[in-house]
Amino acid sequence: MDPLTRNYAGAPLPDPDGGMGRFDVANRLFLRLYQASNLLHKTGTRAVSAFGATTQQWAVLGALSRPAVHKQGMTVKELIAFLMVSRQNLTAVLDRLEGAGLIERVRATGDGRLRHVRLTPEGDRVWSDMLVNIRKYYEDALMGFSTEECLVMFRLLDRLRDSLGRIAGPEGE
Amino acid sequence: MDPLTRNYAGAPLPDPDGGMGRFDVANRLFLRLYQASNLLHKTGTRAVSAFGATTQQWAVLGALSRPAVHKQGMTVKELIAFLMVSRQNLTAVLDRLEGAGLIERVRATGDGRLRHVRLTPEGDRVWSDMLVNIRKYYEDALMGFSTEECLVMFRLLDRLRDSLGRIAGPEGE
DNA sequence: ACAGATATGGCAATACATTGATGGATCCGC
DNA sequence: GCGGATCCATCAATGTATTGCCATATCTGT
Repeated sequence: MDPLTRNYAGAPLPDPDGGMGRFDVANRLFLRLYQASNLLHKTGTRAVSAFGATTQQWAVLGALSRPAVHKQGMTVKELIAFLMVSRQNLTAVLDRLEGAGLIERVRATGDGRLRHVRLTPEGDRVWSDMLVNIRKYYEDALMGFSTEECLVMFRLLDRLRDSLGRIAGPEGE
Repeated sequence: MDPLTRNYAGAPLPDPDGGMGRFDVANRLFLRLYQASNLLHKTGTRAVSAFGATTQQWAVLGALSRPAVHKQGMTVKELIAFLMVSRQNLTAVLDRLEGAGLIERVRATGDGRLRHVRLTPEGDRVWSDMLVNIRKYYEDALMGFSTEECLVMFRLLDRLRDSLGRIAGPEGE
């Protein structure tokens, strides 16, 4: 263990046996989350940079490519709930994707307020190509992890996301 | 399981038994990482907003507050390696912290190129106050998690960070 | 002394991400 | 129909984050 990472908070260890206290564990956990997140965006954006895309745009395209929503598309509200970003931010990302011709915003027939966001044929094509890079990226990033370990990590992050979402407020608020 | 999250990639499941393939696990894992990271910044910044701080500034102050480096401070290079952010970005964060009077940049005596970044007395005081909010934040965020589970999550994220760091390149590159 | 490496800072461009406030279009209950 | 709620967009401000390039000061090896 790197001595620089010991006793991060400067607080005395509450455990006299030398083990890490809950605060220290939390501290390191959130630091790792911060680091991993930054690296995810950095390396992920590189992986799809050949398409002029970013990890966020990749997330949007991935959400829209799912067979359950591919035909109808998703409303902006649904995308916000799925990706958990602010409306103002998502609008900007959608503008860029629309400008690149990868998605289109279609007025819903039933409810005039809703806009269904969906992939264009061009978006379908680009997403298929991107998928090759993405699969390769997942392979590289998760090399050394068993599928079972990935599943454990997913479940833990899923719960953490729920917990943080509870703090953030039930809705976009 | 939300039907919207099934078959995220639109690829046929390689496992005929109905289990998730490795790609689908990876896909959900990275989506959760993305969501959790966004929520971390949103809720974390709220937690320390009373001090006009953000999660990134909190990370810098936390790094500098560790007893092992508290007196000497850390060089910019060390901070970059510790937080894993770009130099240009860190400079901007340090500028804001310096402007707020929480840190100072001191020329190293031995090597004139190095600048030791360290907390000012004011920075010490503010960090102590922030620590109250941060402890409360960790409690809320990790409610429902045992310390053992936090440790498992930390270890997995630690490995993932290493793996992503390997992709990003050995240094800031 | 001189060349190269290192450490930092500066400038610019682009994209994400939040908050806050405003406005317009549509739907629903009464 | 009318008022309130919902959905979407816009403008603005601030902060984070990347990349790329250039400048400056300092240290090190020859």
